[in-house]
Amino acid sequence: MSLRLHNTLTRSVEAFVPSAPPQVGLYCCGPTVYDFGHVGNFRTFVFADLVRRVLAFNGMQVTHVMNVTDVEDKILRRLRETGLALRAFTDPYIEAFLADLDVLRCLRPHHLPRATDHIGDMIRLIGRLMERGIAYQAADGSVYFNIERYQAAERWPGCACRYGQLVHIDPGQQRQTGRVSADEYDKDHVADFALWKARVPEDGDVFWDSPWGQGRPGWHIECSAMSMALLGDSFDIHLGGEDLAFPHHEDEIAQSEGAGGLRGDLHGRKLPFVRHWLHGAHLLVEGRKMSKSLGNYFTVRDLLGRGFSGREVRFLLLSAHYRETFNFTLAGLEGARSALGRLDECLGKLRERAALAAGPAPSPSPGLPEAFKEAINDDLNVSRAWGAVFDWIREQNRALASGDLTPAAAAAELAAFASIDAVLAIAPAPATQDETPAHVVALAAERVAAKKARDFARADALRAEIRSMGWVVEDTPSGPKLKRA
RNA sequence: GGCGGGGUAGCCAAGUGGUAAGGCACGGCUCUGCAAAAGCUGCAUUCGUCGGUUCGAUUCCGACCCUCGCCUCCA
Repeated sequence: MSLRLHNTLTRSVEAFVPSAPPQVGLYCCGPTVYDFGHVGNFRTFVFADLVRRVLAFNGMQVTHVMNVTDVEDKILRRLRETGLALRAFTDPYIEAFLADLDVLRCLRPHHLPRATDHIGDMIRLIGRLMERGIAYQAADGSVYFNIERYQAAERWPGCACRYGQLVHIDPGQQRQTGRVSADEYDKDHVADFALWKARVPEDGDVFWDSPWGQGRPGWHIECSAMSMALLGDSFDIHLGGEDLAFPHHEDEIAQSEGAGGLRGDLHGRKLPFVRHWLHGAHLLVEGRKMSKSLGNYFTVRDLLGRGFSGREVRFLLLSAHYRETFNFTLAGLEGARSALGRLDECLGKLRERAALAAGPAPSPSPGLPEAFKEAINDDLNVSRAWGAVFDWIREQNRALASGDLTPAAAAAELAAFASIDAVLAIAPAPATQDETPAHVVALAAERVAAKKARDFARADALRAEIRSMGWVVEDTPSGPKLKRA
């Protein structure tokens, strides 16, 4: 089955075909670096990593771009509180973010553009919108996007110029929420959004020069400018959390298509800004929306501090479909540990068996990869994909237990697993090969002697002692086996 | 009010117009001195409720109940 993905634009699962195969441009809205990311943020980033790996699994060459929002209200507030300069404050959080990505085995994006490195592109884009008359400078000096003018702009062939194409919203029918009425902006219409925010004293020394005076960019413009700068005016996939669909992504479309792209040739070529939109659902923690007051707010580091591994967190985050709200729990992490233990046990036994194989590396056994691909290509049905993996584990264990598995067959199965692990990235870490300490080995040998002498009390005491040192002894037909507890 | 997700065993979670994957937990058996690991095996007559269509619905349609999210800067 070829790859099919849900597209928010059409609200349906469609075949995904790159505009210029095998190249695929993938843009993912990244972190705002004012704090450590939480599991909810990382659900989306692991989802992005999965998409990227699945594209590659299907033979595509992906250019993965993830922006880093490093200028924004919360950041500016923290700068005032800490007295730090912008980069001095944001750099450590960017480092922390990358470290967390590594821990969760996410491949690093090929490009991680920072908003503050692309102010020029943003100004250029805003300039085009001004030229076209769908942006205006208000009395407060800020520049806003004029949704009404944009909607009326069908004079540009190829531009849908329809606000609300992503979330099916009628801009005139928006409810006046508390957040809106509290707005003190000088906009013509409440739905208009800021492209450029005029400098105010609270911004300190965070400002840039522009044709509209000193100030800083609005939030949405950075993603429009950076994605088009790195992937072209029209690209294949844009992805983010479901909350970003509106207004963030809707506004990105309006800005990008309204401007005709960063180069300005989008309309002439009748291309959309983004062909395929993907949105990941949020997660609940222990059945509730994550909040600091409920005590269910976890950063990746919090979970590591509780003794869980990034691998376990990754497994749990990848256990449910990306478009479903997922209930992330500590009990779920314990379950992930058990499930991964079974995988490790099976892979370990297969490796022992495969080590006896001679000759060249065999080609992968086809069963698992076929079942896996069938599932994962169906709009990333990870649940079904895991079903295939665990069915495979049972088959291998059965073959191993019956002694039917030849070393060559074991090697072929390991190769099969490796091929799908290019997507899952869940294999145990390449054995940190910490040799079993000599004194533990000595105790195990002593236990063998005690067993031979049928002194089982002594044997059990030795097992307990080994256990207290962090090792587990398992008796196998070929003698005792020592494993990390 | 508008738009959009959900409600499947103790928990997590797939799925289909033809009689319910997988994981965790739990029980039995085999193996073992005992364990561990592994294997075998048991574990939803039932898929929120009520109607309708159908030979047949958890799956399609309608109504209702419950729940969650978005509606201006939150992944």
